[in-house]
Amino acid sequence: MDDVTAILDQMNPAQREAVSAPQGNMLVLAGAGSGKTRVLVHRIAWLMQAEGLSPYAVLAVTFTNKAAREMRTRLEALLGISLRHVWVGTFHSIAHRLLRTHWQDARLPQHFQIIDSDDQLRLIKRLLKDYNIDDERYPPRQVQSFISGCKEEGLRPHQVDAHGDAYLSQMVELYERYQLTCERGGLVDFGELLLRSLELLRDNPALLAHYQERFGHVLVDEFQDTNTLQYAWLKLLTGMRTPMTVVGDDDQSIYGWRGARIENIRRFENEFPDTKLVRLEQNYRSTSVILDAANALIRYNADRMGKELWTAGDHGEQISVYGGFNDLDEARYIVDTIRERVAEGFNRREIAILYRSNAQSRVIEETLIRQGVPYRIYGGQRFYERLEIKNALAYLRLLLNRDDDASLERVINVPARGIGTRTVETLRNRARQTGESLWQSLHDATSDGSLRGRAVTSLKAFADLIEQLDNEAAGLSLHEIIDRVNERTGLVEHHRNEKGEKGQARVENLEELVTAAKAFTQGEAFEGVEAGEGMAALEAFLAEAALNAGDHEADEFEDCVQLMTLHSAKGLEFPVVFMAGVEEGLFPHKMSMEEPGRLEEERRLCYVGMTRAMKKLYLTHAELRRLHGKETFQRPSRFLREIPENFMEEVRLRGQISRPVTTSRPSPGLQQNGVEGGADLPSLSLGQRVSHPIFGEGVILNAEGEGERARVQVSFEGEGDKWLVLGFAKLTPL
DNA sequence: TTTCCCGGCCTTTTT
DNA sequence: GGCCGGGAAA
Repeated sequence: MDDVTAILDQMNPAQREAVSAPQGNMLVLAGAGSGKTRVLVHRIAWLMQAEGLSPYAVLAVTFTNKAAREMRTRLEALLGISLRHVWVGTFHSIAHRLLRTHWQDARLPQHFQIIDSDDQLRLIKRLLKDYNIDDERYPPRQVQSFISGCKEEGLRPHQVDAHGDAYLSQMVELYERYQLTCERGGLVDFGELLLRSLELLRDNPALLAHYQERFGHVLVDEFQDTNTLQYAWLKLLTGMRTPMTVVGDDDQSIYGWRGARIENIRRFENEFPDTKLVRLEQNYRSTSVILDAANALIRYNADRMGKELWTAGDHGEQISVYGGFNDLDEARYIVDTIRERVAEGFNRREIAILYRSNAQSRVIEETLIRQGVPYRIYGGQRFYERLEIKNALAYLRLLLNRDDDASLERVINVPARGIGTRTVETLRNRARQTGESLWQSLHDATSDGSLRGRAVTSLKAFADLIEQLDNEAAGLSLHEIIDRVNERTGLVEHHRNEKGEKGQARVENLEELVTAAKAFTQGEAFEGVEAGEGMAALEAFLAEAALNAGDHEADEFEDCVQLMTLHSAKGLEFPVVFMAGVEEGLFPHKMSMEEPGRLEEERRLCYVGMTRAMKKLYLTHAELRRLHGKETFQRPSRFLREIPENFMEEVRLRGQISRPVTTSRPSPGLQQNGVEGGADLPSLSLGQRVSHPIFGEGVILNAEGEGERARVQVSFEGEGDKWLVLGFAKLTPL
């Protein structure tokens, strides 16, 4: 039993209390950087070693695959044994597992497919067309979020009360039709995975009893991010008798807009019997300046569970605040400072630039490129979400299931093979009348003469292609199937003929898909699936692609500055953090400023951003910003006022750049065209690239004055910033 | 049927 | 500034 105490080694009293608490419900309020994952992992180890809990009896639930993977890896490292059979996974992967195992009880076809939100949206768009519904009044995205919202609340169409409201009734009807389409195609969306698995347990008492019996302890990470459905699912699965350890932080709840219920954390404490509350407040990440500033900011939120981060470490540097006169200047300050810090010895990968919205990254990227600073953008488009990949996957799905209308429609004319919208429309109408799938109506329509000419030939060729591929697939391994699909469908050829480098990249992605498939069958890519040969592996591979779409951390090891949104920064840490665009309307975002609840979420987002920083935090804003192609005057964010001044220092403009007249008065000339140079002078605008005979190429940062005497400030590569008089300097716009 | 151009739109994102 | 969708032209 001596290794039992080893589990508690090097832990602070609160951590130790959480890890070694006797079995029972426990809520761990874990502040940022308080060693949350460590506590969770050690808790599981403790339960197994000190309480004698069988590895089979553990269920650990996370939100992302990454978190699940990390938990498993760390647990294996701690215990020194393989834990492949332990149930550690995301809500969705666990729900998926239940549905695959009990597909009959769940009233699903054996080979049901998972669709992502993109597929879902396409399906909805088609539905609206099919039923001739005005997509101005019912925008597809709104319909989608209505349907997802219902599922997240655990509601089926008949359970939604429209109060006789025409708009809502229509929505409910769309939900119902959408659901029918999914059922017919054997399609399950993300919300459906959870809702269906909840219903599976709810409607099969024996099954429920089995799992309630099986799991001896359930652990949940990021509990503040659970939605109503996930909460209900946990409640059902544990019967509120199986003890739970849930870990969360109400101050880091930033996903309310996608259904997360911050109040679940309070509800848990009240509803689940004898819940023990443990607070982890000691922070191992940041300096006390950063923590005190973050604590002060978050105090402006009402109704918190209450928590104050502290550190035994250093006071640290003040938070630097820089107000640029425009977004270019802000970017330049950030990049200049990064270069200084790198020269001092920081690695680039230790530095992160965080922003509220993706659009902000462009200007920063351009500046980084100009100054030759390598960077990497986090997030962005995922591999399995790329157009060419989704097309290939759609063909693969058709191999498994011809009745998958969404996939069929996606690729029936990709690459173009003469099956236009009119032809597809005919098929759709027919399918709607007969209640059959598109695949079936394709066959009917080509044989009974209701379509003629070229359409029939093309449709037959398409059907033959699919059948042939299916036949050939029988003897092939997974990656061979995919390779053949890429070639035989003409997808590779199609992209090879595309002009520009885009096509080349797409061809490479298709090849990468083959490589990924090879890796998938070779390694045990994920638990519970015996990756067999060919078609059997294909099904597993497709599920993996849908559930684990985000796995693309390729050049992680290159030394790059890290760029990402504040949302994607959650859970990460960096020695040096820049938060850019700390301005009213941008952060807090104007869409979230009206409602107090949403404003508080913005504040939590700011809190999350600040607490990413270990040693040094920079907050920057700009007075004038180009947003959606328009110049806007911006005011510093209220969050800057909410952080006590004594933690911050204002950065002085270096080099005494005089503040240009043009930024302090709204000049229509500047806003539309920049500097009007007069008849024979070039017309220039802020941010424009220009070339100078001596200084070379640069970018216009600033401008003042008019006509011949107008001056512009240009940032030249290698030469620094210079003020030039337009009448003399020979500037050529690029 | 396909391609190209124009106008309107614009927060955050995982599964 | 860039993306998407719709409509018109080829």
